Amino acid sequence: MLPKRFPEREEIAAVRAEAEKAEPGESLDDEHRVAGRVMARREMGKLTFLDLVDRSGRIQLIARDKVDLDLGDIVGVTGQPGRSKRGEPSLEVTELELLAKIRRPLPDTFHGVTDLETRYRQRYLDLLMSEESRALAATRTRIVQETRAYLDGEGFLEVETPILQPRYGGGFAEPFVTHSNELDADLYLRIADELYLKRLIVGGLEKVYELAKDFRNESISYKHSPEFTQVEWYEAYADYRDTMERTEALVFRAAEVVGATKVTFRGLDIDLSPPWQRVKFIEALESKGIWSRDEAELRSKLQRAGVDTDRDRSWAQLADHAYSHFVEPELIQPTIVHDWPIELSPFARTTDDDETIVERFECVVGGMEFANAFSELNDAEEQAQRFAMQEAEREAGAEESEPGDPDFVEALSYGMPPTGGCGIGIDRLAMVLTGSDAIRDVILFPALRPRSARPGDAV
RNA sequence: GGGCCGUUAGCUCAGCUGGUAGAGCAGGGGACUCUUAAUCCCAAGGUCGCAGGUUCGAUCCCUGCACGGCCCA
Repeated sequence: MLPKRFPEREEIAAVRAEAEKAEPGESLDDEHRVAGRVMARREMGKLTFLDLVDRSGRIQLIARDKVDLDLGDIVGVTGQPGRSKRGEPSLEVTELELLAKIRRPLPDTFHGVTDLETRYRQRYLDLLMSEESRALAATRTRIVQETRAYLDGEGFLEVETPILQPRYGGGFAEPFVTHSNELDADLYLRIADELYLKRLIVGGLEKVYELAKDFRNESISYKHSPEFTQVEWYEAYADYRDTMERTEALVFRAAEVVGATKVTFRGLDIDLSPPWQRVKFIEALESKGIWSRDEAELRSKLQRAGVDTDRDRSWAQLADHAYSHFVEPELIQPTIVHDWPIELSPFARTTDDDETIVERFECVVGGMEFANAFSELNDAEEQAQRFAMQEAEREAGAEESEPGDPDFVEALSYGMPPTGGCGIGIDRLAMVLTGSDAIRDVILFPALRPRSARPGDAV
């Protein structure tokens, strides 16, 4: 039976650093133990050169005894660091133990796995073949860590709220539906954390966040995944202007930590340094010549611009269509689009000087929204009216409009302090910070259609 | 939902005007005591995505389907 542990293991990168201290052809006396996967083998008579890879790096092994190994085997090695005669940092093997046997051939070790479908469906193959893929996964982890570290450091409490919800809400999206046998009730997988987190603000937790998955039962695209990770935070006694600064600070800090304050995303050069440019929603549409408060007029402007408006059933849908078609795609540098129409924003407070406009902003970069924030509506009666407004939208054919939530209105009726809240799509942030063109590249196991079994597949 | 492209050995890819499939790597056997995409020799490896159609004959042409990618809605 193969060993169940390999103690006193050091990272390959550390042992490699030791080996670099030696002169070519020299081996140091001290012994080190490393473990990993054999990714190359070069046999030269009785000498065997192996490349051993772990998460930290790669090192050449020099074995003087015959080794009975296949590429891809996982081994533990004891040996002396040194350099080969050609100067390659190496570990001169004194003992080599097989720890796990590969039972299928490794993919082409030079080209790796290039087939995208294989890389998504068998991510372990992509990872074990590609240092870049492992680095990408690690970078995403650091972005998540840094997001938490920032909010923790600012005094936020990380909380967990229900994923299975009797009502869904907090965004415009189709939910997944599931069923609880015990409760004998259909439940929705949450589309957002918003309404529960604000209940916690009512409850006096003051500064809370949740970094977890939401689920939206709709299209899949380069920027849409049916399950995606979002961080939402809510901060009592702050408004959307405070929240803008916080958003810039959080994103910039994460960018700094992963060395990505200036990035290339979808072929675009982007600088994430704050402050980001700010533009009002209405002014952005006006500059494209497609703003109107009149439904018929807005529709005709869109149609004249070549947009098919047949499926837009209300002014709100037309305005959203205009924004997403003409404004969002052209915002390349990070941009805060603020002061939105009330019809599109059921949870944001109105501005001081215009009750048809609300204190909301979205952040856009590379033509893609990645954050959405408000001065949170905290008046229960007004919230009820907003839900009613959404209900009217729904009756006009907007299936994704807010379904309303009387329990949430009741919570607000106990009084919620003025609050700024924001949600950032972590996957999209990771796309930008890692220069990944597609969301499935920053999700380890992206959603794909089930594949029927093929001959030769594992049973 | 629509358009275009792709699917050939475990992996990476060739495959001419339609004549019955090839290489490199990996895996098997052998040579080689400083290689690093090591090299050299030998043998083996195929449901050409699936199902129909056209044809004397289909990896190739046609239709449908599946999965993936890109673009559009």
